[in-house]
Amino acid sequence: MKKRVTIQDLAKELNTTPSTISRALKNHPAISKSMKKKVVDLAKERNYQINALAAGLRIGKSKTIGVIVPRINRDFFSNVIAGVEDMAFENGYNVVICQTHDKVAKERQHLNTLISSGVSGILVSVGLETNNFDHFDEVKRLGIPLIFFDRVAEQSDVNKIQNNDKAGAYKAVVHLIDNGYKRIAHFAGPDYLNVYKDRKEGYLDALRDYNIEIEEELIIESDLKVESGRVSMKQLIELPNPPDAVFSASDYSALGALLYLDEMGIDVPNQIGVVGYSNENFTALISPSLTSVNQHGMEIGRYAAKVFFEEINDQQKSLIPRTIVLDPELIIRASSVRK
Amino acid sequence: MKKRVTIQDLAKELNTTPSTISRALKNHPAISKSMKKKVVDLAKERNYQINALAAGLRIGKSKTIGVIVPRINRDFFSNVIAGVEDMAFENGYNVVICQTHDKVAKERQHLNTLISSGVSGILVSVGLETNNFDHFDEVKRLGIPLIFFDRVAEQSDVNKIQNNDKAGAYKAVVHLIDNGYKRIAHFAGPDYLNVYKDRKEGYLDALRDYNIEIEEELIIESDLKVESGRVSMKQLIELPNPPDAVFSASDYSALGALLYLDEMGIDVPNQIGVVGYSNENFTALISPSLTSVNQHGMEIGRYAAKVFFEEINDQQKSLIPRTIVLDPELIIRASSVRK
DNA sequence: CAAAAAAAAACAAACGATTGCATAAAAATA
DNA sequence: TATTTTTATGCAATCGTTTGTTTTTTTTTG
Repeated sequence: MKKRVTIQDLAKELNTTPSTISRALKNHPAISKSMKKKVVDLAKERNYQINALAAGLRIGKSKTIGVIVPRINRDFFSNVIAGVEDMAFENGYNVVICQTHDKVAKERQHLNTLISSGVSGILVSVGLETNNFDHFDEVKRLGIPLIFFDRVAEQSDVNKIQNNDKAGAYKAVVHLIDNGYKRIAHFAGPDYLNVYKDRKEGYLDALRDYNIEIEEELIIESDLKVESGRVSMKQLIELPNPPDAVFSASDYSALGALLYLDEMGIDVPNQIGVVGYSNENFTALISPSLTSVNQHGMEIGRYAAKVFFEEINDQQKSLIPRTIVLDPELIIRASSVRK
Repeated sequence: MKKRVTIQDLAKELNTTPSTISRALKNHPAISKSMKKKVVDLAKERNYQINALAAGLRIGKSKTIGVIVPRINRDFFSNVIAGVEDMAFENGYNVVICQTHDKVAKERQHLNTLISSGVSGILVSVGLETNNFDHFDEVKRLGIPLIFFDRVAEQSDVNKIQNNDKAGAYKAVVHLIDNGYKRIAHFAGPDYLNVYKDRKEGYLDALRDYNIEIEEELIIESDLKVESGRVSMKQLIELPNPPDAVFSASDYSALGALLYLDEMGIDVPNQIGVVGYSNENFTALISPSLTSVNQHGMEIGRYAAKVFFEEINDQQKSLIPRTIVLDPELIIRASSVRK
């Protein structure tokens, strides 16, 4: 059990000073080629690892990006994280992943820890519970770049990377109409979350544009979990005049619908068409496979990281907060195309 | 944009010294009750956040546990992480999550970063590619507690938290036998990973114990992805004498098998029974639902963290490396019970 | 070849929290 | 009241890097 080798160990061994070692390792112009080579070689030989705590303390922050998401086991979020990791790696930064399980308290806690550990920036998708954004004030006050993605804060003076959920929903519903479905129901999420509000609006817009009557009884709000999808589907097919398609704001509730329809022996897509949202992995794996809306998680992550790097590279701090909106893509599968 | 408040700011304001502030905040016995109250109150008022970099540098490490997993979007791993997070939080530690995407290079990189950032311990499940464990030597040399879980290193002198994969596989196969299946195939993973080797052995043991002949042509090794499951299943049913059941070492390849069988119009479970492994979320959601083996990810995470805390609390460093083995549980669903 | 200019390396002071040791203040004892 | 003991606080060094400034060495130039 040996102590870790430091910059001073290397300095001693080469009869020079820590400052020279430090600069040599950073390829500083004031260091001669020959010295650089000696230093780099020795560092490799001794397996030198920079002490990030010391470096971070000195320069006031660490080369780290904090990412806060509701849960890491959703395909969308894990794709976002992968995107952030890519960009971070390219720029020599590390990523700290935090999950809140949709709890505000956890969100607060992670935020404090990230501040405390001197992250250079914070990317966050807020939890279902979060409807107050005071805890983000401290981050902004300290001048730490803050970027929201997907589920964003209702504040104007922050950077946001969003999906055009309205457009995604619109595409999905138009696709159903194009495939001959006439009465299209909607599984909606809580209205106070931007993503669900927008998806519902996209649905309504599509119906209006195609002169289809909007029927309130075909719009069911829930928590969009599998079980809710099942319950909602049951409710729908027991109507005197049931719908012939469902556009669900979540793949999970769409799955619930599929399971219920299967149990009832109702044929999907021929009797009822179903479209989900988020393009979770399982949508391609089930039978019938589920048409869904791909939100390009990876891209969102890359954009969020990109905005972060732009922020820190801007010396004048003159950047005004931006909102970037990405267009989602409809992935057509078996559940919505009549045979 | 204000500077963050430090311990010296607080000291100045209370006409005392940083050392007193530091001790007061840590509830050190040498500080008077009155002083503690003043300090704690002011710290709260000024929203003081400890500078983890400075503290970490001073004491030589940070109150952080690093967790390295192949991927965070697997239910098993995200459960493990949740378990670790629980225990860490209870003990005032933070968790840094790293994913390798099964690449050794990433494993190395994360390991270096964790060392560099002074984590107090490292919990790791190695990637599919990893068959050499040299990169962990440095961790041990530095005396950083290292705990392997699930996919563990073939070294004897490290802590390990494992599933009894052999027992899990045995249970699964016996369950198939009990349900009247006679010729049971196996989708195996690479032999150099302990988990897959053990699952195969459990399979073989069960066949032996029940006097069922082992047929090499019924054992197919692959990367256990969905597509491989499909291909392997095709291969099996094209045999002159195809099997009537499959025990897959992964839920994903089991799913591939189910999809192929569905396409072929072969009835599961009546014609062919299928059992998977890991109890991924989707196993309960597909039709027919997939019998699988639950590995208690949460518990594994908690145990791994527990072993870590025991390590750091042991002053004499007298602890000998331990191996903890948990018994997995068979979750019986539709895919393996004839109607 | 001496003086000036350029290049390379050394010096030293941070960054903020922690902690062993010294000291001051308060309390207890003689 | 003087002295010892206890309790509370202050002092100062330290962790390993970074970086502005100074010094030394080398190179260039008249």
